[in-house]
Amino acid sequence: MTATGIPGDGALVRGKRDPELTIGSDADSGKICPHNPNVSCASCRLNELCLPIALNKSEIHQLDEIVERNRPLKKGEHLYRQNDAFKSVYAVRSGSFKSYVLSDSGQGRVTGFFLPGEIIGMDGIASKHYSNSTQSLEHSSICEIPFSQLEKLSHELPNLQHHFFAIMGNEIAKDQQIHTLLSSYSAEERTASFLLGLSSRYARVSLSPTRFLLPMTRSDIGEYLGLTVETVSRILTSLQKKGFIQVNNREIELKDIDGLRNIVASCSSA
Amino acid sequence: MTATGIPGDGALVRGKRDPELTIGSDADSGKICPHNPNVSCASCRLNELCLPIALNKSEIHQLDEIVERNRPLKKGEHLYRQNDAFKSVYAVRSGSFKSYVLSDSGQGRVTGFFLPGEIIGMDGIASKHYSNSTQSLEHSSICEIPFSQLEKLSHELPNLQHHFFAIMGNEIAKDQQIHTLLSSYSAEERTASFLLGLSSRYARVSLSPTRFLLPMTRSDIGEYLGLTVETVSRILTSLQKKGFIQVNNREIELKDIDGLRNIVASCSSA
DNA sequence: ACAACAGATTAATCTACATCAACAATGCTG
DNA sequence: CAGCATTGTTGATGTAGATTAATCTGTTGT
Repeated sequence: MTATGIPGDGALVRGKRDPELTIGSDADSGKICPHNPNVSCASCRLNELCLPIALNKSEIHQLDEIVERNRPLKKGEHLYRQNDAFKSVYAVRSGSFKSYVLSDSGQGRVTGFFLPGEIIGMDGIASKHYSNSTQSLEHSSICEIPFSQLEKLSHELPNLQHHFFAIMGNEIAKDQQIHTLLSSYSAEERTASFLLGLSSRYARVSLSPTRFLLPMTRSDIGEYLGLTVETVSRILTSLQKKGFIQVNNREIELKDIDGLRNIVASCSSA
Repeated sequence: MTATGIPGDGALVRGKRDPELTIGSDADSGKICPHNPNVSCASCRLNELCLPIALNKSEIHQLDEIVERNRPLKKGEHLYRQNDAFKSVYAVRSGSFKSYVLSDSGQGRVTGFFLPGEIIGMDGIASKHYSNSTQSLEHSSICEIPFSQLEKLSHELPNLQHHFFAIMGNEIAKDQQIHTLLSSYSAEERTASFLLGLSSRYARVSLSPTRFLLPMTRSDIGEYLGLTVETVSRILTSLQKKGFIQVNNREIELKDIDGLRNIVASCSSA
């Protein structure tokens, strides 16, 4: 009764997926494989929103020189682990990642999710050690940018310095929004806000803002939002019953974005 | 029954305060007024932990050139308000500040506290607008660093660029710790962690890590930690009853730091 | 195709903290 | 220093979401 049939339903979930719903986690069409390690920044589809933004051609070329395009990571592989020596920041090229810390009990708390075009690892810059572990949520590929070289290049290219300050500033502003979210939003408000956040991040990489696959489990979402799995599940079902969204396992459709915005905006007003 | 008499009690609370407890909010001794706008970075008591760290003499001199030392702020004055155009970051010279955002209802949520030697305003770097309002909690003084000039100077001084990356990275790491705190700690764990955090920040500026005045209200603490005033008050009383701390209004004494650490460390283990 | 398992849902009960309410202490202000 | 506003404490009650537990669904490996 929860799972209402959507046309093309099964095909989306098993086997090869609707190409619009995922960022090429299976390179079924042999043409441009998004995991291809030989894409330069200049030709990368994400260069309008990743590090190269605001750089001119020759600058992008210099950046290209220091970027290491490693082999793709399988689902569940670690990019780095908590307390590893900090060496690089990473740009997601395809797929998705989660960062988490482990409590003494071994139970994890998720601190962030990363989608294509986003930068991972800046938490290690100050202490020279990563303060969390980061793991891929699906088959993913990554650009590694050794930080010492990024610093050196930033020194030579004011545009890059400016942009990297902006990227870090953005991370700080985003973290503070989450602080507010966690300290004052209800479970429903948190969940609505989370979905809207994903929506606009998917839109940024030219994917549908209203229809996407969640790369993470309910449990991941719960740990991230400070809720239990059960609550996340209940809230999703309830948002569906109210007609705001359509849920089918990992597949999400936002049917009333303004309605969701209202849920978030109404936080403790009155 | 809550307020146990501490020797020198009243004197601490009203009139001029124990010089060790506060960072010279009243320059009773005319010698070196901490609010004095004529202190250069080179002679500033905080230069080992503020922006000048890792700079050599001539570099500090160059930094000095761009720092604006404004008049001191009275208690409650705003440094900037949410949505103001971003122009500068600020270093706290004396006193303390809080950042907060307003919900639609007009009710605020505190996003951060700032003590001497700490940098304020980095949340505005990316969007070019401050994402929160920041207000002094007591008579305070500030160094204003126009960001465009800081960027230009960072470009010339690799040490400064490196250090500012580190300052921003530190802010990111700190914000993620708070994420974990808010998403999984109990009220008592949050409060203990908050007190320990203040303690080490006071230690950083050579003040007592075991005995200090809270510059903020219980309500500020509650908004910051995602708790109500009542809960904060109750937890403080209960920590006192258990012998971990001694509370007298804004005056706090940590009597069992290891005990407090245990409270925090024990988070959801077992 | 089937076993085995991780992930997701749903329901019943419990509890940490919020909410509501009254009051006490503190500190400004004229 | 009298009076009012702000801040802090304490107690009684309510509730959002945790906990516990059972069941269901989808995926993986053989």
